Amino acid sequence: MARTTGSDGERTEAAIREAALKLIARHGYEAMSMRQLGEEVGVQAAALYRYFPNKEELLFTLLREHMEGLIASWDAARPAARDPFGSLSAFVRNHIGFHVARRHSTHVSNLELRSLSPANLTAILRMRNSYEKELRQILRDGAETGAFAIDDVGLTAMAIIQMITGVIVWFRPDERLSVEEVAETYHAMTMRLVGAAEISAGASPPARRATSEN
Amino acid sequence: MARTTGSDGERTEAAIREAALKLIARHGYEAMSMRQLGEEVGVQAAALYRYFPNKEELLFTLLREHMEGLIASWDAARPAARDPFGSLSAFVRNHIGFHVARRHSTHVSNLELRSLSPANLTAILRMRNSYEKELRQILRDGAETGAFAIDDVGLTAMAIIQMITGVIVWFRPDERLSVEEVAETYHAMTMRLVGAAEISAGASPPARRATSEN
DNA sequence: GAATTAAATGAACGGTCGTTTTATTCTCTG
DNA sequence: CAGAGAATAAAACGACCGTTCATTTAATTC
Repeated sequence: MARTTGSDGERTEAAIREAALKLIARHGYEAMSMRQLGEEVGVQAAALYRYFPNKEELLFTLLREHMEGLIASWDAARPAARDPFGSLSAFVRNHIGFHVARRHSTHVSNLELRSLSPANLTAILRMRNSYEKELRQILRDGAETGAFAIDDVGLTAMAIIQMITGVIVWFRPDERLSVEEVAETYHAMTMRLVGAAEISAGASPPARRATSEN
Repeated sequence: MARTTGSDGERTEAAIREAALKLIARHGYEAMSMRQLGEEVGVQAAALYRYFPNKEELLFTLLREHMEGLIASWDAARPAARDPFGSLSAFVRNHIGFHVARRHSTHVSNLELRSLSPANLTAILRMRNSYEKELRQILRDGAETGAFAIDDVGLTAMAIIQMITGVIVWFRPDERLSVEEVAETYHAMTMRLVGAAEISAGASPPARRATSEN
């Protein structure tokens, strides 16, 4: 046999990306073989090389598109006004929403950077840094205007990123909480973490469930 | 040749563990070959099988000992008094100190669980859960006594764990900040995150430092 | 409907993998 | 100082790896 009936390059390429994300997220990049990937797609391993020159370039494409999507998502969600509270609020919600919606590529992005060649790694880290810079700028604005009380902008940014990215480690969409509820709780935690002034216009107040005063 | 002069089983076994942690942390479990590990130790690959029955059992041993060490470390650091503030404080500092001191095994523990067989994975997750349960209990105590203001104990515990474990992703001991300074800042962030009452005995105040550059 | 292009096959390549087997050398015990 | 057993080397095992190649078939074009 050779070309199969109904075969379509675009559809196959999309299927390869999706299957690769799933397999790499589950078993890891090194543990996924090209034969295994081919089987998941429903194609011989050799056919994969019509779409990607080699295995690492496939990984790089997946990582690059994840980062491009993340940056584009933030560009769309970023508020027009330069308000630290509103900006941080939007950042946290967008970050959690994006990553929960793309669990597979998020896992790959978090775990498989070490499998990239130095050149490709640099390219990804550059994108990641430009994204994280957005958060640092928000925090710096908030610290300067007095909206936030922050010890160290760099450390706080890393802490927030780790915290809100960590959602995907345990979150399952079909369980106790919806994405919105989780995002809401994480939003409240973030605001307390940065020492945000309690009352701020346009932001939903943290829903205190346990005992509290203030 | 065969047995080399000065060879010693115990020393070789320790060298294998250390080398394996280093190589797995850097390249990943799947990417590390037994020949590569042997070379790092200064031994033929076949000699490794005197100490570990196979590759996965080696990984499992490393993970198990990491978790045992973490739990033992917390047992030693846990305050006698049932004080939420003091307990949380000790938990954060111990967690960061332990993980920074063992970067390699921490990386392995965070990234390589997926390479374990189901039975071994269950054993590790059981240990991890019992450790995290300690934090949840502290948070629950604090919420009940009014020391903390917490929306959701489970979510807050995960957020804190992710945040303080994330230190090892970026922390380098020879740079700007010492472990103690980092732990201090993370401690302050954690306390704000859980809505700890502002004034509490025995807690050092957060050291305000100028905001860092991008 | 023939020619061309796109898509995929199946076999094969040289290597490397984890692991086993066998043989040898060294250290330790009595 | 002889013997036992621990520690290692060296070679080999079959399986699988990423990748290439010539070929075949399906879809498209003229």
